[in-house]
Amino acid sequence: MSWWQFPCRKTQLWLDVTLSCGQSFRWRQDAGSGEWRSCLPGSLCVWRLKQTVDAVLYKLESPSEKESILLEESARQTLFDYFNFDVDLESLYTEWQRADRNFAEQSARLKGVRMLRQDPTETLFSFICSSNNNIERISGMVEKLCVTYGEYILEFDGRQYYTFPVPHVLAAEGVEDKLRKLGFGYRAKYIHQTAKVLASKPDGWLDELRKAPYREAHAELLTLPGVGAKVADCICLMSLDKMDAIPVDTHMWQIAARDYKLKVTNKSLTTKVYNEIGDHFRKLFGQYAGWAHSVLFSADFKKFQSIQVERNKIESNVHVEDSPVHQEEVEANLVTSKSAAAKRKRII
DNA sequence: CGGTGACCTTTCG
DNA sequence: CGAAAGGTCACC
Repeated sequence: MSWWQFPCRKTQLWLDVTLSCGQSFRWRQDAGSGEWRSCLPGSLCVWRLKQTVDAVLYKLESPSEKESILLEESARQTLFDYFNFDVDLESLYTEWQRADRNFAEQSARLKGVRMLRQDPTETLFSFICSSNNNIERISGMVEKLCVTYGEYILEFDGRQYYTFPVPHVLAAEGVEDKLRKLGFGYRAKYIHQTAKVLASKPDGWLDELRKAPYREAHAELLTLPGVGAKVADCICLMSLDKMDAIPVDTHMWQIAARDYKLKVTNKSLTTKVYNEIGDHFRKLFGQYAGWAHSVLFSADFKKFQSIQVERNKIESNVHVEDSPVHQEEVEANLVTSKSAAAKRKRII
């Protein structure tokens, strides 16, 4: 079977960035082909994605011939939902660039950062794992959750794929101890306890929060063990359609201070400052402020420095090492910033 | 409310 | 060997 495809510019969706910027922790890129592979909720198969200059190509792998009857149109709809393709990202970028000079600078080198519309349960447990943690380890933990408690789907290209576990399974006796042994640390308890809370709620309780107003959904999420303001905002933004939810983590905290000169506390991120930072970006970017936040967050990320440089080289045909003129200016701006920011400024 | 320290584990400087 | 990694919670 050949690949299906739909037309898509990288300014609407840049797969490499969107699937690896810390929204979802389950996509893996094949080193050889460059294609992305994962499972999506609701379909017991492996999704394969890759991108050309003007299209996204997709293909499904199913356990048996019989079950591979997920038709092209159905698959297409699943992808359109997952990638929020009803939202015109190019228009939003234009809007945000006009509203904010800093965004204009950052986004010029990092287009196509699109918010995914993920499964709420998967997003909830994934981001409980995210506290005080790094993306690589989070990805490993999410993988362990699936392998240990998910449903086996199939093996493809030497890798075994599993569904994300349902809360009922994670609520079972002994899960906390097991997860601790698997290296989840203190998050083991949060996962187990939150699973028990979910299991006690009416079916579909979490998914229903998609219909609730942002503040209400956020408040409900805060009742779950291991879910604070930041994790709740991640769940709101990435799975509950709250496009103006702004997760304020250490990165956004630094960005707010460094690039937006917000008066933030030095030591700890208090509730007051947390809300002020979010409100600042909401006022600046409007209805889809959470999406804009994701661009700034990704642009600040070290792992995307090289990808940006490559892109810059190709598009402007200019070398990046030749700007000693700006060096002093860069140093002067470095009062609070780190080397990552210095590198970033150097290629402007 | 604001501030503080503990919490698991791994990696990085 | 301490700090940081997409924080949260309990307690003062």
